[in-house]
Amino acid sequence: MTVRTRFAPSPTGFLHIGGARTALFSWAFAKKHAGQFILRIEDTDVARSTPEAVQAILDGMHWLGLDYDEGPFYQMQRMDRYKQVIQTMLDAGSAYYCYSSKEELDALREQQMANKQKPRYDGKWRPEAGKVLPDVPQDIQPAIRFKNPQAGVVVWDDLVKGRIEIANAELDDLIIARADGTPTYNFCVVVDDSDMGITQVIRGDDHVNNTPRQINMLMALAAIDANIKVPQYAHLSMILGSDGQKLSKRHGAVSVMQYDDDGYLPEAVLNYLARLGWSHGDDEIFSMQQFAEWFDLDHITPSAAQFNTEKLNWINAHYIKQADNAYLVADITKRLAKLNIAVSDQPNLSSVIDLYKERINTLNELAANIAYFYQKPVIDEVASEKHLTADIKPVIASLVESLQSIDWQAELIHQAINDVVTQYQLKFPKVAMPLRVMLTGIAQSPSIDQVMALLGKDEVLARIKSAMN
RNA sequence: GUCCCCAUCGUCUAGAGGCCUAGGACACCUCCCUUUCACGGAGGCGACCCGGGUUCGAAUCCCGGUGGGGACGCCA
Repeated sequence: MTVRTRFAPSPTGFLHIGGARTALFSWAFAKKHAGQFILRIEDTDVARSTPEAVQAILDGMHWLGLDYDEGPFYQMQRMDRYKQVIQTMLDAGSAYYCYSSKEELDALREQQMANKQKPRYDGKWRPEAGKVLPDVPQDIQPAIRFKNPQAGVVVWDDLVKGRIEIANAELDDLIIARADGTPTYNFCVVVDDSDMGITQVIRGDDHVNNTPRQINMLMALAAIDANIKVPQYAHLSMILGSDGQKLSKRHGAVSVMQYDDDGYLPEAVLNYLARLGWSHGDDEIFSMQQFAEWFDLDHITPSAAQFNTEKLNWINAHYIKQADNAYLVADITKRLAKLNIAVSDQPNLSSVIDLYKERINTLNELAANIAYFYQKPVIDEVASEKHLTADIKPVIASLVESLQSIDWQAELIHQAINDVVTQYQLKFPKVAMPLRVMLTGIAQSPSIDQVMALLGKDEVLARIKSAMN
């Protein structure tokens, strides 16, 4: 049987890091088994679903390069199918109309909570042999409930967590269609996973409690239609924020696109996410192709993982070092533009990037660090006070003299500095540091002769002149 | 409250009863490289939640506790 997995987000917000990992693992599982990965948009909550969110999810998937073989399917476009299935369930007696009003249900729930009981539907409208149902109220549009078995247990072998067993007595009759006729999540999932031939449902941990209900519905459906099969389930634990707290909109949950804005490479985010809750021995850095070959559900940790920006930074730094300069040039040009800095031909951007790409963690850092090549630096006061001392100015003046007449190459610049250093009986940094401050604005930079070579003679002399005054 | 899940260095993890004196990675510290800061290289610090049991032998299996998390919607 061909493996078919799916990622099924609800379009009520952006694609966040947890969703991205779920998608990644589903994707990898399908790739590993030469199967298909399907994208399904679960938009039955009409009030909260938005086209913007759909787009945001699509953008996130695209940025990460998580390509899908089928879809996106939209549940709202499958209404006829859901209604058809509901009708068969109604006909078969595995679903029934419930006329309890929302107010009535709310009151019931409140009372149960007050009594320290698990809130659940009381089965008022559940048909039972020999039971007399209340009179149907005329002013209430009924919802439709699934008639969940009351005895026995639901058991499944979770591919991540192992055997899970939940008693039917813990479950109540869930609503599968609202009063307005729209079907609800748990029901649509069941129909879709079945219709789409999903073999492994890989999803977040928060769905564990939905699973027995879904299995029960699938079994009820299977009794009507022999083609219906129960998929396997794999529940992924959640990703916690760096403080160990649950990620929420208020609390650290950001769109994967934010990582793009913040200067992370998609391959770095992917590699980081792959290692969060999954492992392949001691391997830390690997390509997505490698990941797809290695991926298995057996090596997924069942416990929650805490997000760690330092490690993401380290991985990102690695991928920046590996990155192709043509790509970096295009990317950094855009990032500099956002800082209102136009890249000119003069210091060649690719050369500038070569000077810096091994020293930084993010693309934003890279852009910020090289900004001084394309605009006058702002001189850091602390650095200036420390290094631009009065006694060094004659030395710099003397250096300027010799710089004026040399061929503008790093080695010759280095030689010129060395000569001045010798002449004044100083140490190299004594001259290099003030130069750094005058040319870059700060006290840290790559080797100063290389910086000067790239900056160009005119610009170097102009900056020194301006800083000397 | 009820049900479900989880538990190895600060963090991500390796670990399928003896290969464990618990390995790797990030972070941190030290040293080396050095023209400052990084990069890189070499070292170091640092963990099996607790208590019982099973066994010749437990990080690994079982039970209990504790702690953390999740679910309990006409949300998904």
